[in-house]
Amino acid sequence: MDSANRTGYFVTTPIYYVNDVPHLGTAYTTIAADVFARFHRLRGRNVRFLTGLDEHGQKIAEAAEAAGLEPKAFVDRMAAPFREAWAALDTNPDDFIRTTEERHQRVVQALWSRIAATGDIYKGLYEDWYCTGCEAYYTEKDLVDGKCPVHERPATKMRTESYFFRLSAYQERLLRFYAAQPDFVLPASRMNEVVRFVESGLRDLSISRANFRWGIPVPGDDEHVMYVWFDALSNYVSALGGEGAPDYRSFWPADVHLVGKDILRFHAVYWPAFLIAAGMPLPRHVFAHGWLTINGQKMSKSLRNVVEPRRLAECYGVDAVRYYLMRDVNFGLDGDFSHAALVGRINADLANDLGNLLNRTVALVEKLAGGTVPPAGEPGERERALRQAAERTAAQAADEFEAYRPHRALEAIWALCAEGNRFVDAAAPWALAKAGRTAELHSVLYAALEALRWIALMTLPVMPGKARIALSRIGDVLPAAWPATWGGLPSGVKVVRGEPLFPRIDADREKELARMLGIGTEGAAVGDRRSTVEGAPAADRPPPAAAVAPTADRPPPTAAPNPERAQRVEGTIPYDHFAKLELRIAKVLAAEKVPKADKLIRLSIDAGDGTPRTIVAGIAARYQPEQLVGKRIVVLANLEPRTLRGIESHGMLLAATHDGKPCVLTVEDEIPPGTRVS
RNA sequence: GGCGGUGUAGCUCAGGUGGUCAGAGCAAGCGGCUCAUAUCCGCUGUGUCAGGGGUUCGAGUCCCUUCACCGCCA
Repeated sequence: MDSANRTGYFVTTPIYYVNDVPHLGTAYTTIAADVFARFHRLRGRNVRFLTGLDEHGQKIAEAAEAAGLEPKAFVDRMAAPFREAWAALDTNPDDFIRTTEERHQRVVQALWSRIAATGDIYKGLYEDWYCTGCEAYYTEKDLVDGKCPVHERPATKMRTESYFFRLSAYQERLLRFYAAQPDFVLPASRMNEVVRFVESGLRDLSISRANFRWGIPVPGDDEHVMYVWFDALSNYVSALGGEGAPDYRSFWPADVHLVGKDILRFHAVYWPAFLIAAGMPLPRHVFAHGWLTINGQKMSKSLRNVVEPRRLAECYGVDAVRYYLMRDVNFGLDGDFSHAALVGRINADLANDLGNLLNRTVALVEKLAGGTVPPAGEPGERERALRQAAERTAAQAADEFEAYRPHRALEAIWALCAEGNRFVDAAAPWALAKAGRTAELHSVLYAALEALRWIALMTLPVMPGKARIALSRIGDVLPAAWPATWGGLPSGVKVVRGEPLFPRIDADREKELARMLGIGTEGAAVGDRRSTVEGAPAADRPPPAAAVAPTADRPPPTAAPNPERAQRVEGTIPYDHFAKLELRIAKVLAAEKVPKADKLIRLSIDAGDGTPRTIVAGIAARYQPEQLVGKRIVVLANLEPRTLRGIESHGMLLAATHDGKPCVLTVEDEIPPGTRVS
């Protein structure tokens, strides 16, 4: 880390796909970025922490239309939950960029023009596969043995115009860059993956589309809008005002782009190539963190195991949740979220170790030293040892934060908590008081308070709220800075006992919280009734990897795998839970029985996507396939895909089951496919 | 299929270049203290270090191999 070269520190999250909602995965990235931002601020650096939203693409235009809104009005509405969620998690970005903002578009167009001027953007032909039956395009990846997945007829290769970035010309330059900056991608294992990928050869990259309008126009060609990655990645520069702007000079190149491992390639290959083409400096690091599972399972709406970050914070306290995510997960590896582990961390680390140390120390000061911070006096052997431990810890924790190992930083800080507890035990201030050894008593209590001050300051990046409260209890004064000088705590200031900083969570409370969150302690929320919705039973597969193939849909450059979460609240649900269900009218184009399955019918439907989608529904008990063709049905369009009998189902239709036979909901009038149901 | 990774105490995991490396935290048991949120401190582990083979005076630590799981391969 060459932090000495510059005071600026620039950390980013990906811009999240606005058509999604904030979930535990994106919350994790955002919290981590906030932690690093706060850490470097404490270290005295000029920090810029950027997050934002990706608001372009065909999918959003369609969703807006389905919602009966102009795209801009639609994304404005969808953006609010993100801002609210990040605020609720106590994350404090310095900037929040949206790709629909003028400042972004201006810079991106300039960047495009600049690369185009070098000749590394050219207009070419983009090959798609067309199925006459579907009247739709597929990418090569969508095809099954070269045939349309719906009609199983051969698709024909069609060529459409697209602008390309000459990525193929950058292989050597990228490899040289990786060699010169081997810690560009962190963790190191990911760097190896990237190098091998680039070594295997690079193809030019299609970076525009002409089949939809909701995007940034290509300079000099109004027929085309920029395709996702050129638009989205550029946010890191556009938010600084573009090349030459004051913020750009202060903060570019970025110190770290935090990303989920699913979008590593775009940040570690495409983005550096764009920047090389534009003659701009390259980021210092791209850090790919892992994914979170829930109780060992992939996040899945169907499994009803998803967790809404805001509710989590409401139930457990935002600082506890932040601490847990940063402490329990090895940053860079996959991690698991579980209630039991969260409660374990809260009770063992936060309540018993830290909370109790604060509480007992302040109680001792009140009882034995008149309730004010005593004079430091002449430190004894024990106090000197505690001081050394604190100084060691501060150095080590700083190194760990610098190296993006927050879990190790916290581990080190908690070792100091244990040291503090041992110190109080060994020094036994109550015995000193009884013996009338006041000077020693004061020296001991002062050292204990000072250690607490250091601990609180070091945990400030992770638990800004509670750490600040802890500081105020022992009379420390802001502004805060990473601890450097032992003895900084002013004497004579009144201490405050207050309520326990982190109350223990006992068994009853744990059950109550689980109920509030709608998460069964023994998986009770899994696999319960779903009689009115047919088609996609409990799933355990992840959502489709973001952006694996440049299809007509805009892949979300989000950090984490999963989309939504469902809420099981007793009795009622708030409106916005309902609003997340994307129910649409769809027209059945084709239907056939799934071989070797009694109940399943495979449907090709027009759900207003522009291309047909395939869904599989368990409705053969009542229907023959041919009865269904032409019917207008209601589908849940934003359900994550699920493979049934080898067929990927993209959504589910609504049906009411009576006498064990599902009856499909249909619409009588000629409502256009894709119309939103609300 | 190609390349890479992981598999260590009940649980979660540490263990550069081979020789106190058989560990930490949690959980459990026992003891102590009593300032404290039934908290804190101390003590307690007969673990085939996934299985097999090999190199070596000596291997979780290197090599080969088998099994399981995972990642990347536009």
